[in-house]
Parts: sequence; structure tokens; C-alpha cells
Amino acid sequence: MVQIEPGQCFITEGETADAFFNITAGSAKLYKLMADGRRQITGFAFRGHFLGLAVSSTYAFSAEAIEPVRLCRFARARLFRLLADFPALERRLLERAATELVAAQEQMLLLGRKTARERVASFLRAQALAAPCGRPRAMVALPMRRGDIADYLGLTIETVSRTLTRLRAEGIIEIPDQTHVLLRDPARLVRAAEG
Amino acid sequence: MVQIEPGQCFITEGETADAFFNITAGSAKLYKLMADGRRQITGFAFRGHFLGLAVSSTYAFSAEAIEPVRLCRFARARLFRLLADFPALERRLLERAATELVAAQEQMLLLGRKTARERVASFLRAQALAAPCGRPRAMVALPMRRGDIADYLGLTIETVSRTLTRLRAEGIIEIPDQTHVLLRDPARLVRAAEG
DNA sequence: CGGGCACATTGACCCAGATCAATGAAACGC
DNA sequence: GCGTTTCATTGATCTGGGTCAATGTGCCCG
Repeated sequence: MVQIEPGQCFITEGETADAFFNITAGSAKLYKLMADGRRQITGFAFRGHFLGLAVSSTYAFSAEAIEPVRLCRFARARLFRLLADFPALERRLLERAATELVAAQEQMLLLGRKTARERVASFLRAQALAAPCGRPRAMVALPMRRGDIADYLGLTIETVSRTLTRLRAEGIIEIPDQTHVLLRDPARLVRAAEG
Repeated sequence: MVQIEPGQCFITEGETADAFFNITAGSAKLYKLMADGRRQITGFAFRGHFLGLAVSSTYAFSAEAIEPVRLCRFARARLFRLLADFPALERRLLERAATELVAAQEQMLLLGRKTARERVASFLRAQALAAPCGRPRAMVALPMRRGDIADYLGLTIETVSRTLTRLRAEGIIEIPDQTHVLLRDPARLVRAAEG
């Protein structure tokens, strides 16, 4: 059990993948960097997320805490022993991987084909649905910075900010503070997410 | 064992996911559609590829043959029996899923942050590496249409065409015919893929 | 309480790539 | 052999979102 403070990196792309993690609390961002500093956030991870299931010998992405993170760390060898002892775990990991693949495909559609407005609306919708608790909530927590949202949606900070402002002007959302968005008109948000 | 002709769709997004496929020959494109017809190709599938491992009850994407495809079709229940009988298969699927996740993350970086030139160069590079045979080849087969490449890279047909023309003008590639590209200067191609 | 810092918002302008519009160039049926 | 269809290429123009540049707005710490 390890505690990671906000801004601290606990997986680095390209390093030897000798461990496997399970987040038990907090939130983190997963990202890939290009040589010149361009960054793509490939996902956010919350409680229950498994990380570092690398097939290759090195990690394919980096991970950094957003809010304080607590995580269980397994050495790679120990993971394989666990998999051998508990077949149900392997099934569970396979299901998780399949779920993540579906999410990744949805994100490719977003990045490749959606407008800025559709991306931001889709993101807010997804955050509302994926929230730790069960059913979609009107109040969405955004623990990440605007720059993180931008790097997740393939946009710039300015475009994210302008788009949120426009959605607010249209009465679709409210922005009580920088880390929260209230979905005032979910139906129109869904329409904005499609086109 | 089923035979699918080019242009024929054998998985449809949203339909009940009652089967699981393994491609034994040919090539296919996997894609998601938006209501207004915008399309994102999330990947291409060749011999050996597993398809349709849906966690949810419906397929998350459609699949259509590019070249004639031969595939093994398993009913969902039969897959679960196979998984129970052959634990090695489950491990294999988990590895495949992890590999696909890594590829999906790389594609998110491409779609979110790379320029048109970098996307096309990255694509050619990846096709050279992923070719059915082992080591990277100079002659890359592109069985898909320009429109498929465009929808895979989040570009338009025109931009793909212009970018290929420019890479050829620079002496980085040759285009002997519409379905083949010869990598004349792999080192510069790699540089073009990064920035 | 007030200066400084980190982050977000807003405005003015620009450009990579989209769109619109011909023009090639294979492949096919007749 | 020769229209016809389909796909790719090329050119001209337009625009959504990027870039550059201030301007807010908390929040922390002395």
C-alpha cells in the first residue's frame, strides 16, 4: 500500500514494467508524451482501476496523481502467481481490459471525428456516468486541471475554457467553481455531444 | 468457418454480441459511426486477430471485409466453455487485449496531438512493422482505400492524398500503385512521424 | 492584509487542414 | 474498343480551433 501525492508520477512511460497497481483511493491521469512535449492523456483512473498490465517489458504510458492516490503495488512475478492461484482474477482482468478497449474506441471516435463542442459535451456526459457512485449525477466533479481536460480531448486549454463558457451561456451547464460542473439540461448536453 | 466478401459487413455496432470471431485469412476494417455518417476506423484486423470480445451485450463497433476474409465463428456460450477448458486461451486473450490497449493509446496520441504529416508517416511505419511477416518491410501493402486511411487517421481523403504526394516528392516514399507504398528512406519516415 | 503565484478566462489574429470543385486514371461491363 | 463507374489526385478557397497576448481570480504564505 503506497500513498502518492498530487503531481507525483508513479508510472513512467518507457521504464521497465516490473510492477502492477490497483488504485484504492484518489484519482490519476494516464498520458503519453512526444519528444517536443506534446501530451495526450489517454484516460483518468479512479478507485478500482488496474494499471500497468504491460505485455511488453516497458510501460506504454505514464501515470501521475491528480488527487492524493493510495494504491496496492504488486511485483510482476507476484501478479502471475496470483493469476495462477485465482483464475477468477484473470477473468476479471480480461473483462476490465475489454471494457477499457471499448472506452478507447469511443475516445478514438471523439478525437478523430468530433468537434470541440461535441468533445467537451461528451466528456462532461461521460464524467457524469462514470462517477464513482452509481447513477448519473447532475453535479460532476472535475478534479483535473483545464490543461488535463484539453490534453485528454485533443484541444487547447483556451478552447476547453471557451467551450465551457459557451455551454454555460446556453444554459446547458453551470460552473459553480473550477472543479465542478452542474448539468442543468442533460438532454441538450447529449444532443451537443452528437451533433 | 465463414467466407466474407470485400465490402460485406460481418459485425454491426449495436447488435447483440452473440458470437466471437477469429480471422484466419484476409483483412477487415473495424469502425464506429455517428448518426450523421461521420466514421472513425478504430483499427484494421488481419490473420490471427480476435474480434467481438464484448463485455456488454452488444458490439461496440462494426467490422467489414476489405479483402476476402475467412473467419472462425464461435457462439458466445462456446467461447466461455473453451475458456473454462483451456486456461491458456484466457491468458492469450488477456495478452491480446493488453496489446490492443497499447495500440489504442498510441492511436489516441496520433489522433489528439499529431499533424497530418506525422499521422500519415506514423501509419506507414506501423503498417511496415505490423505486416503479417516478421521484420519491417520496405514494401507496404495498403489493401484499404484512401477513405479508410483517412477515417483511421482522423483526416480527409484529400489530406491523405496530398500528404502521400508530398512524402513522395521528398523522396521518402514511392507509390508504385494505389495499394502499395515503398519506403525509400525509413529513417526520414521515422523522423516525419515524430516532428 | 497584500504581494506573488498558479490557473482560468477572454480577445485578436492566423493557419493547417477541411470543403468545394475539377481533373486524372484504372477497372469493368457490353 | 469505349462509355461508365469508382477511386485518387490536384487546385482554390474557407474556417474551426490554435496561437499569442492580456486580463481576471483565487489561494497561499509571510
